[in-house]
Amino acid sequence: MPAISTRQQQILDFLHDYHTDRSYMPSIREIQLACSISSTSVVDYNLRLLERDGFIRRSPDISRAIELVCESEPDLVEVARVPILGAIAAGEPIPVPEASAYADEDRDSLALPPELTPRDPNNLYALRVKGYSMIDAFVTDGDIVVLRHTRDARNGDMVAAWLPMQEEATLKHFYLEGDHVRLMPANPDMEPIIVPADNVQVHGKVVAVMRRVAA
Amino acid sequence: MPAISTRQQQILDFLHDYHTDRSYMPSIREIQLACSISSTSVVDYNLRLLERDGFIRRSPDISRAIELVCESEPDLVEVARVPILGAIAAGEPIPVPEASAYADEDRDSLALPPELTPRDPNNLYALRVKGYSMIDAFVTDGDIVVLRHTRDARNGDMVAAWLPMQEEATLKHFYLEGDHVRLMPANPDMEPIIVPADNVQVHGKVVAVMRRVAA
DNA sequence: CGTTCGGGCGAACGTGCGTTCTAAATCCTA
DNA sequence: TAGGATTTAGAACGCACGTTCGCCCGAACG
Repeated sequence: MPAISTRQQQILDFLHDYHTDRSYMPSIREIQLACSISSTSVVDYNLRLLERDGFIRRSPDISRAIELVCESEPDLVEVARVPILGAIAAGEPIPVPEASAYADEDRDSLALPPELTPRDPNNLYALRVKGYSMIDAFVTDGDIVVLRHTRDARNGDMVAAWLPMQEEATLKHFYLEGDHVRLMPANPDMEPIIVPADNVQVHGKVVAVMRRVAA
Repeated sequence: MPAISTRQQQILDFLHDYHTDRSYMPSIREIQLACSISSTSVVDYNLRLLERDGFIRRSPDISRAIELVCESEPDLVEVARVPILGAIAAGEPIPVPEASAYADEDRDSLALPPELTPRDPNNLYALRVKGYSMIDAFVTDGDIVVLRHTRDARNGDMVAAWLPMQEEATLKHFYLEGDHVRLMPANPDMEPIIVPADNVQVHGKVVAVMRRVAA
Protein backbone atom coordinates (compact mmCIF):
# COMPACT_ATOMS: atom_id res chain seq x y z
CA MET A 1 0.00 0.00 0.00
CA PRO A 2 2.66 2.61 0.83
CA ALA A 3 4.66 3.91 -2.10
CA ILE A 4 7.99 2.24 -2.76
CA SER A 5 10.82 4.72 -3.12
CA THR A 6 13.50 3.95 -5.68
CA ARG A 7 16.11 3.66 -2.98
CA GLN A 8 13.95 1.39 -0.91
CA GLN A 9 13.19 -0.88 -3.84
CA GLN A 10 16.89 -0.99 -4.59
CA ILE A 11 17.65 -1.98 -1.02
CA LEU A 12 14.87 -4.54 -0.98
CA ASP A 13 16.20 -6.13 -4.16
CA PHE A 14 19.70 -6.25 -2.76
CA LEU A 15 18.47 -7.85 0.45
CA HIS A 16 16.73 -10.51 -1.56
CA ASP A 17 19.69 -11.21 -3.83
CA TYR A 18 22.18 -11.23 -0.98
CA HIS A 19 20.03 -13.59 1.01
CA THR A 20 19.73 -16.06 -1.83
CA ASP A 21 23.37 -17.06 -2.13
CA ARG A 22 24.50 -16.52 1.43
CA SER A 23 21.62 -17.42 3.72
CA TYR A 24 22.19 -14.54 6.08
CA MET A 25 21.52 -10.85 5.69
CA PRO A 26 23.94 -8.09 4.76
CA SER A 27 25.23 -5.58 7.28
CA ILE A 28 24.27 -1.95 7.00
CA ARG A 29 27.65 -1.11 5.55
CA GLU A 30 27.31 -3.81 2.92
CA ILE A 31 23.96 -2.39 1.90
CA GLN A 32 25.56 1.03 1.78
CA LEU A 33 28.29 -0.22 -0.54
CA ALA A 34 26.03 -2.25 -2.80
CA CYS A 35 23.50 0.53 -3.26
CA SER A 36 26.07 3.29 -3.61
CA ILE A 37 24.87 5.15 -0.57
CA SER A 38 27.34 7.49 1.01
CA SER A 39 26.36 7.07 4.63
CA THR A 40 25.23 4.31 6.95
CA SER A 41 22.67 6.63 8.44
CA VAL A 42 20.88 6.84 5.11
CA VAL A 43 20.69 3.08 5.02
CA ASP A 44 19.37 3.04 8.54
CA TYR A 45 16.86 5.73 7.66
CA ASN A 46 15.48 3.77 4.73
CA LEU A 47 15.46 0.50 6.63
CA ARG A 48 13.44 2.26 9.29
CA LEU A 49 10.88 3.27 6.68
CA LEU A 50 10.81 -0.20 5.19
CA GLU A 51 10.10 -1.62 8.61
CA ARG A 52 7.37 0.93 9.28
CA ASP A 53 5.70 -0.05 6.03
CA GLY A 54 5.90 -3.71 6.84
CA PHE A 55 8.37 -4.85 4.21
CA ILE A 56 11.00 -6.01 6.66
CA ARG A 57 11.39 -6.77 10.34
CA ARG A 58 14.43 -5.79 12.41
CA SER A 59 15.75 -6.75 15.81
CA PRO A 60 17.53 -3.86 17.50
CA ASP A 61 21.19 -4.18 18.43
CA ILE A 62 21.54 -7.48 16.62
CA SER A 63 23.84 -7.80 13.66
CA ARG A 64 22.29 -8.63 10.33
CA ALA A 65 18.94 -9.21 11.96
CA ILE A 66 16.79 -8.18 9.02
CA GLU A 67 13.90 -10.38 8.01
CA LEU A 68 12.08 -10.03 4.72
CA VAL A 69 8.39 -10.31 5.42
CA CYS A 70 7.18 -9.26 1.98
CA GLU A 71 9.18 -12.03 0.39
CA SER A 72 6.71 -14.59 1.59
CA GLU A 73 4.78 -13.75 -1.58
CA PRO A 74 6.42 -16.18 -4.00
CA ASP A 75 5.31 -18.86 -1.65
CA LEU A 76 8.09 -20.96 -0.28
CA VAL A 77 6.94 -24.09 1.43
CA GLU A 78 8.83 -26.84 3.09
CA VAL A 79 8.20 -29.99 1.18
CA ALA A 80 9.50 -33.50 1.26
CA ARG A 81 11.43 -34.70 -1.74
CA VAL A 82 10.56 -38.18 -2.88
CA PRO A 83 12.43 -40.19 -5.51
CA ILE A 84 10.48 -41.53 -8.44
CA LEU A 85 11.77 -45.07 -8.79
CA GLY A 86 9.92 -46.18 -11.87
CA ALA A 87 6.58 -47.42 -13.02
CA ILE A 88 4.01 -49.81 -11.69
CA ALA A 89 1.86 -51.80 -14.08
CA ALA A 90 -0.27 -54.88 -13.82
CA GLY A 91 2.10 -57.24 -15.57
CA GLU A 92 5.48 -55.95 -14.43
CA PRO A 93 7.34 -56.43 -11.16
CA ILE A 94 7.30 -53.54 -8.74
CA PRO A 95 10.69 -51.80 -8.65
CA VAL A 96 12.47 -52.42 -5.40
CA PRO A 97 13.55 -49.24 -3.62
CA GLU A 98 17.29 -49.36 -3.12
CA ALA A 99 18.88 -47.44 -0.32
CA SER A 100 21.00 -45.67 -2.89
CA ALA A 101 17.94 -44.17 -4.48
CA TYR A 102 17.20 -42.01 -1.48
CA ALA A 103 20.61 -40.42 -1.56
CA ASP A 104 20.66 -40.18 -5.31
CA GLU A 105 19.71 -36.63 -6.08
CA ASP A 106 20.06 -36.54 -9.81
CA ARG A 107 17.28 -38.95 -10.57
CA ASP A 108 13.68 -37.95 -10.89
CA SER A 109 12.10 -36.70 -7.77
CA LEU A 110 8.83 -35.29 -6.66
CA ALA A 111 7.96 -32.47 -4.28
CA LEU A 112 5.28 -33.60 -1.91
CA PRO A 113 3.07 -30.79 -0.63
CA PRO A 114 2.57 -30.57 3.13
CA GLU A 115 -1.05 -31.59 2.77
CA LEU A 116 0.04 -34.95 1.43
CA THR A 117 3.09 -35.48 3.60
CA PRO A 118 2.74 -38.04 6.37
CA ARG A 119 4.07 -37.39 9.85
CA ASP A 120 7.16 -39.41 9.06
CA PRO A 121 8.57 -38.42 5.67
CA ASN A 122 11.16 -41.21 5.57
CA ASN A 123 11.38 -44.22 3.32
CA LEU A 124 9.04 -42.70 0.81
CA TYR A 125 9.18 -43.30 -2.90
CA ALA A 126 6.93 -42.71 -5.85
CA LEU A 127 5.87 -44.77 -8.83
CA ARG A 128 4.20 -43.81 -12.09
CA VAL A 129 1.14 -45.86 -12.85
CA LYS A 130 1.03 -47.51 -16.27
CA GLY A 131 -2.16 -48.84 -17.72
CA TYR A 132 -5.66 -49.12 -16.40
CA SER A 133 -5.34 -52.10 -14.12
CA MET A 134 -5.49 -50.14 -10.88
CA ILE A 135 -8.90 -48.74 -11.60
CA ASP A 136 -10.39 -50.39 -8.55
CA ALA A 137 -8.16 -48.19 -6.38
CA PHE A 138 -9.27 -45.02 -8.16
CA VAL A 139 -5.90 -44.88 -9.83
CA THR A 140 -5.50 -44.59 -13.56
CA ASP A 141 -2.83 -44.39 -16.22
CA GLY A 142 -0.38 -41.53 -15.64
CA ASP A 143 -1.10 -41.14 -11.95
CA ILE A 144 1.71 -41.00 -9.45
CA VAL A 145 1.43 -43.04 -6.29
CA VAL A 146 3.54 -42.29 -3.23
CA LEU A 147 4.49 -45.25 -1.07
CA ARG A 148 6.25 -45.85 2.19
CA HIS A 149 8.60 -48.75 1.89
CA THR A 150 7.61 -51.55 4.23
CA ARG A 151 7.48 -55.32 4.01
CA ASP A 152 4.77 -55.97 6.51
CA ALA A 153 1.42 -54.31 6.37
CA ARG A 154 -1.26 -54.00 8.99
CA ASN A 155 -4.85 -54.86 8.31
CA GLY A 156 -6.65 -52.11 6.49
CA ASP A 157 -3.54 -50.56 4.96
CA MET A 158 -3.63 -49.78 1.30
CA VAL A 159 -0.61 -51.60 -0.07
CA ALA A 160 1.25 -52.17 -3.29
CA ALA A 161 1.31 -55.94 -3.60
CA TRP A 162 3.01 -58.26 -6.05
CA LEU A 163 1.32 -61.58 -6.69
CA PRO A 164 4.09 -63.90 -7.96
CA MET A 165 1.81 -66.61 -9.30
CA GLN A 166 -0.44 -64.27 -11.19
CA GLU A 167 2.60 -62.12 -12.08
CA GLU A 168 0.52 -59.10 -11.21
CA ALA A 169 1.05 -55.85 -9.36
CA THR A 170 -1.91 -54.25 -7.69
CA LEU A 171 -3.03 -51.67 -5.15
CA LYS A 172 -5.47 -53.03 -2.60
CA HIS A 173 -6.48 -52.85 1.02
CA PHE A 174 -4.65 -55.56 2.93
CA TYR A 175 -6.24 -58.01 5.39
CA LEU A 176 -4.35 -60.98 6.80
CA GLU A 177 -6.82 -63.71 7.77
CA GLY A 178 -5.13 -66.84 9.08
CA ASP A 179 -3.00 -68.33 6.33
CA HIS A 180 -4.49 -66.37 3.48
CA VAL A 181 -4.68 -62.74 2.56
CA ARG A 182 -7.75 -60.87 1.45
CA LEU A 183 -7.07 -57.97 -0.90
CA MET A 184 -9.98 -55.56 -0.94
CA PRO A 185 -10.42 -53.14 -3.84
CA ALA A 186 -10.91 -49.57 -2.78
CA ASN A 187 -13.90 -49.49 -5.05
CA PRO A 188 -16.81 -51.09 -3.21
CA ASP A 189 -18.34 -52.19 -6.51
CA MET A 190 -15.50 -54.66 -7.09
CA GLU A 191 -14.79 -58.08 -5.68
CA PRO A 192 -12.01 -58.93 -3.21
CA ILE A 193 -9.10 -61.20 -4.13
CA ILE A 194 -8.21 -63.95 -1.69
CA VAL A 195 -4.81 -65.58 -2.05
CA PRO A 196 -2.50 -67.72 0.12
CA ALA A 197 -0.32 -65.61 2.37
CA ASP A 198 2.85 -66.90 0.69
CA ASN A 199 1.63 -65.66 -2.66
CA VAL A 200 1.74 -62.01 -1.63
CA GLN A 201 4.72 -59.69 -1.52
CA VAL A 202 3.96 -56.37 0.07
CA HIS A 203 6.29 -53.69 -1.26
CA GLY A 204 4.94 -50.67 0.54
CA LYS A 205 1.87 -48.92 1.75
CA VAL A 206 0.27 -46.17 -0.26
CA VAL A 207 0.31 -42.77 1.41
CA ALA A 208 -0.79 -40.49 -1.41
CA VAL A 209 -1.92 -40.28 -5.00
CA MET A 210 -1.32 -37.40 -7.36
CA ARG A 211 -2.73 -36.85 -10.81
CA ARG A 212 -2.15 -34.15 -13.34
CA VAL A 213 -5.02 -33.82 -15.76
CA ALA A 214 -4.15 -32.81 -19.30
CA ALA A 215 -5.28 -29.31 -20.04
CA MET B 1 29.26 -40.40 7.99
CA PRO B 2 31.10 -38.52 10.75
CA ALA B 3 29.90 -39.28 14.25
CA ILE B 4 27.56 -36.74 15.77
CA SER B 5 28.55 -35.76 19.27
CA THR B 6 25.78 -35.06 21.75
CA ARG B 7 26.90 -31.47 22.06
CA GLN B 8 27.03 -31.00 18.32
CA GLN B 9 23.57 -32.47 17.82
CA GLN B 10 22.30 -30.19 20.55
CA ILE B 11 23.82 -27.19 18.84
CA LEU B 12 22.51 -28.28 15.45
CA ASP B 13 19.01 -28.62 16.84
CA PHE B 14 19.19 -25.22 18.45
CA LEU B 15 20.40 -23.64 15.23
CA HIS B 16 17.47 -25.13 13.40
CA ASP B 17 14.92 -24.07 15.97
CA TYR B 18 16.34 -20.58 16.32
CA HIS B 19 16.38 -20.13 12.59
CA THR B 20 12.74 -21.11 12.21
CA ASP B 21 11.16 -18.30 14.22
CA ARG B 22 13.73 -15.60 13.66
CA SER B 23 15.10 -16.01 10.17
CA TYR B 24 18.66 -15.26 11.16
CA MET B 25 21.18 -17.27 13.08
CA PRO B 26 22.10 -17.04 16.76
CA SER B 27 25.35 -15.51 17.95
CA ILE B 28 27.98 -17.69 19.56
CA ARG B 29 26.99 -16.38 22.96
CA GLU B 30 23.34 -17.21 22.36
CA ILE B 31 24.29 -20.75 21.45
CA GLN B 32 26.40 -20.87 24.59
CA LEU B 33 23.45 -19.81 26.71
CA ALA B 34 20.89 -22.07 25.05
CA CYS B 35 23.07 -25.17 25.22
CA SER B 36 24.33 -24.47 28.73
CA ILE B 37 27.92 -24.21 27.65
CA SER B 38 30.19 -22.28 29.95
CA SER B 39 32.50 -20.76 27.38
CA THR B 40 32.26 -19.25 23.93
CA SER B 41 35.41 -21.07 22.92
CA VAL B 42 33.67 -24.39 23.40
CA VAL B 43 30.94 -23.24 21.09
CA ASP B 44 33.49 -22.12 18.55
CA TYR B 45 35.33 -25.42 18.89
CA ASN B 46 32.22 -27.44 18.17
CA LEU B 47 31.12 -25.18 15.35
CA ARG B 48 34.52 -25.70 13.81
CA LEU B 49 34.00 -29.45 13.93
CA LEU B 50 30.51 -29.13 12.51
CA GLU B 51 31.90 -27.13 9.63
CA ARG B 52 34.69 -29.63 9.02
CA ASP B 53 32.10 -32.41 8.84
CA GLY B 54 29.97 -30.45 6.42
CA PHE B 55 26.96 -29.81 8.59
CA ILE B 56 27.27 -26.04 8.51
CA ARG B 57 29.11 -23.34 6.65
CA ARG B 58 30.64 -20.29 8.28
CA SER B 59 31.94 -16.97 7.03
CA PRO B 60 34.84 -15.73 9.16
CA ASP B 61 34.54 -12.41 10.97
CA ILE B 62 30.90 -12.03 10.10
CA SER B 63 28.27 -12.00 12.81
CA ARG B 64 25.75 -14.80 12.81
CA ALA B 65 27.02 -16.06 9.49
CA ILE B 66 26.22 -19.70 10.02
CA GLU B 67 24.50 -21.59 7.24
CA LEU B 68 22.90 -24.97 7.72
CA VAL B 69 23.90 -27.05 4.74
CA CYS B 70 22.49 -30.31 5.99
CA GLU B 71 19.21 -28.55 6.50
CA SER B 72 18.71 -28.33 2.76
CA GLU B 73 17.03 -31.68 3.29
CA PRO B 74 13.61 -30.22 4.13
CA ASP B 75 13.52 -28.97 0.61
CA LEU B 76 12.23 -25.50 -0.02
CA VAL B 77 10.28 -25.30 -3.22
CA GLU B 78 8.31 -22.55 -4.80
CA VAL B 79 4.73 -23.63 -4.96
CA ALA B 80 1.46 -22.13 -5.98
CA ARG B 81 -1.07 -21.54 -3.26
CA VAL B 82 -4.61 -22.47 -4.12
CA PRO B 83 -7.70 -21.64 -2.03
CA ILE B 84 -9.94 -24.48 -0.98
CA LEU B 85 -13.41 -23.12 -1.60
CA GLY B 86 -15.50 -25.95 -0.28
CA ALA B 87 -16.81 -29.34 -1.22
CA ILE B 88 -18.20 -30.92 -4.34
CA ALA B 89 -20.79 -33.66 -4.02
CA ALA B 90 -23.29 -35.22 -6.37
CA GLY B 91 -26.35 -33.51 -4.97
CA GLU B 92 -25.02 -30.11 -4.01
CA PRO B 93 -24.28 -27.05 -6.13
CA ILE B 94 -20.67 -26.38 -6.94
CA PRO B 95 -19.37 -23.40 -4.95
CA VAL B 96 -18.75 -20.40 -7.14
CA PRO B 97 -15.23 -19.01 -6.86
CA GLU B 98 -15.45 -15.40 -5.79
CA ALA B 99 -12.65 -13.02 -6.60
CA SER B 100 -12.30 -12.27 -2.91
CA ALA B 101 -11.35 -15.84 -2.22
CA TYR B 102 -8.05 -15.51 -4.04
CA ALA B 103 -6.94 -12.58 -1.92
CA ASP B 104 -8.33 -14.05 1.27
CA GLU B 105 -5.38 -15.59 2.98
CA ASP B 106 -6.91 -16.80 6.18
CA ARG B 107 -9.12 -19.43 4.62
CA ASP B 108 -8.00 -22.91 3.82
CA SER B 109 -5.43 -23.20 1.15
CA LEU B 110 -3.38 -25.84 -0.53
CA ALA B 111 0.23 -25.90 -1.66
CA LEU B 112 0.43 -27.25 -5.17
CA PRO B 113 3.72 -28.99 -5.96
CA PRO B 114 5.49 -27.94 -9.15
CA GLU B 115 4.73 -31.29 -10.74
CA LEU B 116 1.03 -30.54 -10.56
CA THR B 117 1.16 -26.85 -11.32
CA PRO B 118 0.00 -25.80 -14.78
CA ARG B 119 1.88 -23.23 -16.83
CA ASP B 120 -0.56 -20.58 -15.73
CA PRO B 121 -1.18 -20.77 -11.99
CA ASN B 122 -3.98 -18.21 -11.99
CA ASN B 123 -7.68 -18.65 -11.31
CA LEU B 124 -7.10 -21.94 -9.61
CA TYR B 125 -9.18 -23.25 -6.76
CA ALA B 126 -9.64 -26.55 -5.03
CA LEU B 127 -12.62 -28.54 -3.85
CA ARG B 128 -12.92 -31.44 -1.47
CA VAL B 129 -14.82 -34.37 -2.91
CA LYS B 130 -17.70 -35.69 -0.83
CA GLY B 131 -19.21 -39.07 -1.48
CA TYR B 132 -18.59 -41.68 -4.10
CA SER B 133 -20.42 -40.21 -7.05
CA MET B 134 -17.31 -39.18 -8.99
CA ILE B 135 -15.99 -42.71 -9.19
CA ASP B 136 -16.14 -42.67 -12.96
CA ALA B 137 -13.45 -39.96 -12.93
CA PHE B 138 -11.20 -41.99 -10.63
CA VAL B 139 -12.06 -39.61 -7.85
CA THR B 140 -13.34 -40.80 -4.51
CA ASP B 141 -14.48 -39.48 -1.17
CA GLY B 142 -11.90 -37.27 0.51
CA ASP B 143 -9.97 -36.46 -2.63
CA ILE B 144 -9.06 -32.91 -3.48
CA VAL B 145 -9.58 -31.71 -7.01
CA VAL B 146 -7.86 -28.62 -8.35
CA LEU B 147 -9.76 -26.62 -10.94
CA ARG B 148 -9.14 -23.64 -13.14
CA HIS B 149 -12.11 -21.34 -13.13
CA THR B 150 -13.62 -21.05 -16.59
CA ARG B 151 -17.12 -20.91 -18.00
CA ASP B 152 -16.45 -22.31 -21.43
CA ALA B 153 -14.69 -25.57 -21.97
CA ARG B 154 -13.10 -26.95 -25.08
CA ASN B 155 -13.84 -30.40 -26.33
CA GLY B 156 -11.91 -33.05 -24.46
CA ASP B 157 -11.42 -31.00 -21.31
CA MET B 158 -12.18 -32.62 -18.02
CA VAL B 159 -14.67 -30.26 -16.42
CA ALA B 160 -16.66 -29.84 -13.26
CA ALA B 161 -20.21 -29.55 -14.52
CA TRP B 162 -23.48 -28.78 -12.78
CA LEU B 163 -26.62 -30.24 -14.29
CA PRO B 164 -29.48 -28.02 -13.09
CA MET B 165 -32.31 -30.37 -14.02
CA GLN B 166 -30.74 -33.42 -12.43
CA GLU B 167 -29.41 -31.21 -9.59
CA GLU B 168 -26.15 -33.04 -9.90
CA ALA B 169 -22.48 -32.12 -9.89
CA THR B 170 -20.05 -34.28 -11.81
CA LEU B 171 -16.58 -34.52 -13.27
CA LYS B 172 -16.55 -35.56 -16.92
CA HIS B 173 -14.83 -35.02 -20.21
CA PHE B 174 -16.67 -32.35 -22.13
CA TYR B 175 -17.76 -32.56 -25.75
CA LEU B 176 -20.08 -30.01 -27.36
CA GLU B 177 -21.92 -31.62 -30.27
CA GLY B 178 -24.39 -29.27 -31.95
CA ASP B 179 -27.06 -28.30 -29.44
CA HIS B 180 -26.32 -30.98 -26.92
CA VAL B 181 -23.36 -31.87 -24.76
CA ARG B 182 -21.82 -35.26 -24.32
CA LEU B 183 -20.21 -35.86 -20.92
CA MET B 184 -17.80 -38.77 -21.10
CA PRO B 185 -16.73 -40.54 -17.95
CA ALA B 186 -12.99 -40.91 -17.55
CA ASN B 187 -13.60 -44.55 -16.87
CA PRO B 188 -14.05 -46.31 -20.21
CA ASP B 189 -16.27 -48.92 -18.59
CA MET B 190 -18.99 -46.35 -17.98
CA GLU B 191 -21.60 -44.81 -20.22
CA PRO B 192 -21.62 -41.18 -21.46
CA ILE B 193 -24.29 -38.72 -20.45
CA ILE B 194 -25.89 -36.67 -23.21
CA VAL B 195 -27.81 -33.57 -22.20
CA PRO B 196 -29.11 -30.40 -23.90
CA ALA B 197 -26.46 -27.69 -24.01
CA ASP B 198 -28.58 -25.36 -21.87
CA ASN B 199 -28.71 -27.94 -19.13
CA VAL B 200 -24.97 -27.77 -18.43
CA GLN B 201 -23.08 -25.24 -16.37
CA VAL B 202 -19.34 -25.60 -16.62
CA HIS B 203 -17.66 -24.28 -13.49
CA GLY B 204 -14.08 -25.07 -14.28
CA LYS B 205 -11.71 -27.52 -15.79
CA VAL B 206 -9.88 -30.03 -13.70
CA VAL B 207 -6.11 -29.64 -13.66
CA ALA B 208 -5.10 -31.98 -10.86
CA VAL B 209 -6.26 -34.47 -8.30
CA MET B 210 -4.66 -35.14 -4.94
CA ARG B 211 -5.42 -37.88 -2.48
CA ARG B 212 -4.04 -38.63 0.92
CA VAL B 213 -4.49 -42.26 1.85
CA ALA B 214 -5.12 -42.99 5.49
CA ALA B 215 -2.17 -44.65 7.13
C1' DC C 1 54.56 -42.54 35.10
C1' DG C 2 55.02 -38.93 31.59
C1' DT C 3 52.72 -38.03 27.00
C1' DT C 4 49.24 -37.26 23.94
C1' DC C 5 44.65 -36.04 22.83
C1' DG C 6 39.70 -34.84 22.81
C1' DG C 7 37.04 -31.69 25.19
C1' DG C 8 35.99 -27.93 28.30
C1' DC C 9 37.02 -23.13 30.66
C1' DG C 10 37.57 -18.26 31.15
C1' DA C 11 39.26 -14.03 29.92
C1' DA C 12 41.04 -10.65 27.03
C1' DC C 13 41.39 -8.57 22.41
C1' DG C 14 39.96 -6.38 18.30
C1' DT C 15 36.80 -5.49 15.00
C1' DG C 16 32.17 -5.83 12.93
C1' DC C 17 28.27 -3.32 12.99
C1' DG C 18 24.05 -0.93 14.81
C1' DT C 19 23.09 3.53 16.54
C1' DT C 20 22.95 8.48 17.06
C1' DC C 21 23.80 13.34 16.45
C1' DT C 22 24.61 17.45 13.66
C1' DA C 23 24.28 19.59 9.51
C1' DA C 24 23.50 20.18 4.79
C1' DA C 25 21.10 19.31 0.46
C1' DT C 26 16.72 18.43 -1.91
C1' DC C 27 11.90 18.36 -2.51
C1' DC C 28 7.23 20.08 -1.74
C1' DT C 29 3.46 23.06 -1.08
C1' DA C 30 1.63 27.36 -0.18
C1' DT D 1 10.04 32.30 -2.80
C1' DA D 2 9.90 31.24 2.01
C1' DG D 3 9.79 27.49 5.04
C1' DG D 4 8.59 22.99 6.39
C1' DA D 5 9.18 17.98 5.40
C1' DT D 6 11.95 14.64 3.43
C1' DT D 7 16.31 12.66 2.21
C1' DT D 8 21.36 12.62 2.36
C1' DA D 9 26.15 13.29 4.58
C1' DG D 10 29.76 12.38 7.68
C1' DA D 11 31.57 11.11 11.80
C1' DA D 12 31.77 9.36 16.33
C1' DC D 13 30.27 6.24 19.88
C1' DG D 14 29.83 1.93 21.94
C1' DC D 15 28.09 -2.47 22.33
C1' DA D 16 27.86 -7.09 19.94
C1' DC D 17 30.27 -10.73 18.67
C1' DG D 18 33.94 -13.62 16.44
C1' DT D 19 38.56 -14.92 17.56
C1' DT D 20 42.47 -16.37 20.19
C1' DC D 21 45.32 -17.89 23.79
C1' DG D 22 46.70 -20.02 28.03
C1' DC D 23 45.13 -23.46 31.31
C1' DC D 24 42.66 -27.52 33.22
C1' DC D 25 40.84 -32.32 33.34
C1' DG D 26 40.17 -37.26 32.45
C1' DA D 27 40.96 -41.12 29.33
C1' DA D 28 43.96 -43.72 26.38
C1' DC D 29 48.66 -45.27 25.64
C1' DG D 30 53.42 -46.49 25.74
